[in-house]
Amino acid sequence: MEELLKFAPRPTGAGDMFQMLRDGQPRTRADLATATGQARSTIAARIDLLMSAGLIAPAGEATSTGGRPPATFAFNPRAKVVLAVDLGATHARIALTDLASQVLAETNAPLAIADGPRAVLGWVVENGDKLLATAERGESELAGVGVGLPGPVEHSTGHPIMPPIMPAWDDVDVPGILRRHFDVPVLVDNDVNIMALGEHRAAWQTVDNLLFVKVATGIGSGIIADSALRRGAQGAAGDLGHVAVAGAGDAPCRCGNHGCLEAVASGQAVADRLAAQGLDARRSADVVQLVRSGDLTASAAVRQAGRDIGTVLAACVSMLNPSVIVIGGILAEAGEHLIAGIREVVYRRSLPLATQHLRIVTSQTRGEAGVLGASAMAVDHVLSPASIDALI
Amino acid sequence: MEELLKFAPRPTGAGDMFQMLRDGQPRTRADLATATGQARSTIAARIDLLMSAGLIAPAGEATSTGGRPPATFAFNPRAKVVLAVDLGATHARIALTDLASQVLAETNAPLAIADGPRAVLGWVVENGDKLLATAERGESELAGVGVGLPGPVEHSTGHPIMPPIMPAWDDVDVPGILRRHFDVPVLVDNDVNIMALGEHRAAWQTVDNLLFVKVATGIGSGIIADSALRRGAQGAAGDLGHVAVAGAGDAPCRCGNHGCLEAVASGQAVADRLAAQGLDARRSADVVQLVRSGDLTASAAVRQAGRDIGTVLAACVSMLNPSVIVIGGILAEAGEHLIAGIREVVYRRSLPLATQHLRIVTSQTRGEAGVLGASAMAVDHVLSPASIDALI
DNA sequence: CAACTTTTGGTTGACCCCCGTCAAAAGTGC
DNA sequence: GCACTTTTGACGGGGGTCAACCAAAAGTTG
Repeated sequence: MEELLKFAPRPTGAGDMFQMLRDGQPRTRADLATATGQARSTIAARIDLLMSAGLIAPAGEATSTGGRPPATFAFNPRAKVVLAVDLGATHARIALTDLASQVLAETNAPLAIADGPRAVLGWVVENGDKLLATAERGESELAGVGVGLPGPVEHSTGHPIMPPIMPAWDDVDVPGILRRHFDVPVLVDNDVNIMALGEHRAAWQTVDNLLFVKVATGIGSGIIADSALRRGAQGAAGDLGHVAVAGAGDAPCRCGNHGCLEAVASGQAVADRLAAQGLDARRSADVVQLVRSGDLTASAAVRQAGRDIGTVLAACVSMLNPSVIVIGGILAEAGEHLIAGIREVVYRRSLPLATQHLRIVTSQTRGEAGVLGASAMAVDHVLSPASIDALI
Repeated sequence: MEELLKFAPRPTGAGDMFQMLRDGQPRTRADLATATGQARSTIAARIDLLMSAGLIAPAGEATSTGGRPPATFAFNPRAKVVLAVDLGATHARIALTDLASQVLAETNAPLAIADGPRAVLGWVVENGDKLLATAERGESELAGVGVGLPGPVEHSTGHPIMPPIMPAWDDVDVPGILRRHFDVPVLVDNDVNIMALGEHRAAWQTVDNLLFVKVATGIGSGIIADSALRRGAQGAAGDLGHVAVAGAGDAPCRCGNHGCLEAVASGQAVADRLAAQGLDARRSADVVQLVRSGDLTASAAVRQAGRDIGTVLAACVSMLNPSVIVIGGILAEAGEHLIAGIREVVYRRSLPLATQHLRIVTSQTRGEAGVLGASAMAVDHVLSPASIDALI
């Protein structure tokens, strides 16, 4: 089958070559020529173009292999900046990052999403400007904005659709509003989706199939299949929270159904159960506190939540066959109890072919998955081959 | 965000233009020029190229809009043929189709996959040649071969991996073997995956997210997300059969676990249950027969199987958020009982956002989804932009 | 029915991009 | 210091694309 593809004369712009350099590693002209199949002279021209745009920079000379040592070039992530916004139900985080998603400045504050688009996006604009100022970057250096919202979002338009916990945001033109102030591309997605993206970009770039599970007040997941986020028909894919759990009672859920995973194993559900046993646990954070202080009842409850989540994840493993499952959200910070419960069930319930190379790990981004993902989403758009070619 | 993309100078080959014509509709040169943004002279040159390759043909004149009536051109599916092979556990089907997946000649016969690659692929070669002869097509007209196998397949290499019901096929180089005789690209995939592809191409081309579920002796599914098959890390995605069913007992399953969907709701499981009640049902086909003959016990059992499948599908709807679920396999041919049971549970268990536009339908390909998908898989490869450009 | 309008179809020359080649530059090894 | 290796930038040729022009075909209008 490859004989047909061997010499396909498909012209590639400078943007395609640039993608190879996105990883930050320095490369010589010869490296790029052999990798892209194009002539060295063509590569040289593209290098000049990208250099003058500031997107790449000389990275010294490589060691000689007997002749003149080649000059190397590497991606210059400091050429531009993007704003990464992670809006939760009651908390907002906004970061200014470079094009490698390195955080340059950051703010976070309690902020109720229920205050509505006007107030919240106003806060975003205000603090975005502040971050640009503290990082001493002009508005002309801003290349894009990425936003995560706690509800379903139609990614192509950036409009939330029927979001349960933020009804005032239904069908609001978030990109349009933000573009009134920041005249750059604005990308919007579900908060769990951007966390999946962040974790993937930050720690699992070489893995093509990843499932990110957030266990906090609620439970949700983001699906990366064949290296891209999969959002489903209405942007509602990955909704783990309202899957029924086999053999875990039928606790009523806020969605109106019974026996949903979220009603059984979310941080809130665990807290409620512990509170009923007389412990001082009102929210997810209290559960984490109790576990960390060595409370055995709390540890056992978290482990049981892990088992319940594992029951649902076992089904997801069979369906999606990921290489990695990343467990994030506040409840994942309560030691190894949650993930132990998850592993226990998943490895028992799933078929060998699906589990033999499956890793189940905790988030490695320490709560920054959201902003990292929002940043990555914006950067991906801004540095896409088409955008680069248009930018010259 | 579109301002950056507006005039992206991304050169496109003849193959890209050709993709627009794949739908079979006739188009004028002007249509193609405005659609691709290229000059009419460029389009004219490409038309000539594709015409001389036989891939497109004149399709008469369109009606004049006041001036000279334009000539139209349309995809010529008869330019080449592909072999589509659908191998089941005990049955094989092989078809010769044109580039629009129209069947030109077809053979099917009982054939045990367990006889091993040598015997089975020998049969494929032999009957492939026969079909070419009956359709009066030379070997030079064969453009590709698509094969579906009843087990997990690493699609990139075409090698089955750890297939439970065909152990002799593990890591066999199926494309290599077939290419020894047919010197054309050979694409291989799981049988349920190609059924999903076939159903998508034949009936749901405009839908981006589709889940195809096969209910026969076993239960499996194929996932189409963002318009492409998603196979997971080991090609094992879509394995519905061994998901645990909430609240449906814990019947032992051949996979070694308990309570798997396949052990509860597959055609075999239903047959076994009916047999235990004294009915003459040894295989899935017998169940269908009983239902068609009006047996109420059998109907009820099929409907209950539908409910059990629905329980698992509800979770899949939450995770994948498809627009369409297609139910295929022999048990779907037993009237509306199966799908009624499925609908009953899915629409009750899933969230409104995911179900408001969800359609659950039976297969519209009358058992031909497999060969149609195998054909589509091969055609997609052969007519990809890169392949077309290479072919000139 | 003839002239005009409209639209398509084909051709040509200019331009741009990409590729090969070549000589100069910069190091290495003897 | 010299021969050899490798990289680098420059130059000319070739292929493809575009814009423009002209011719042809059909419909419109008087």
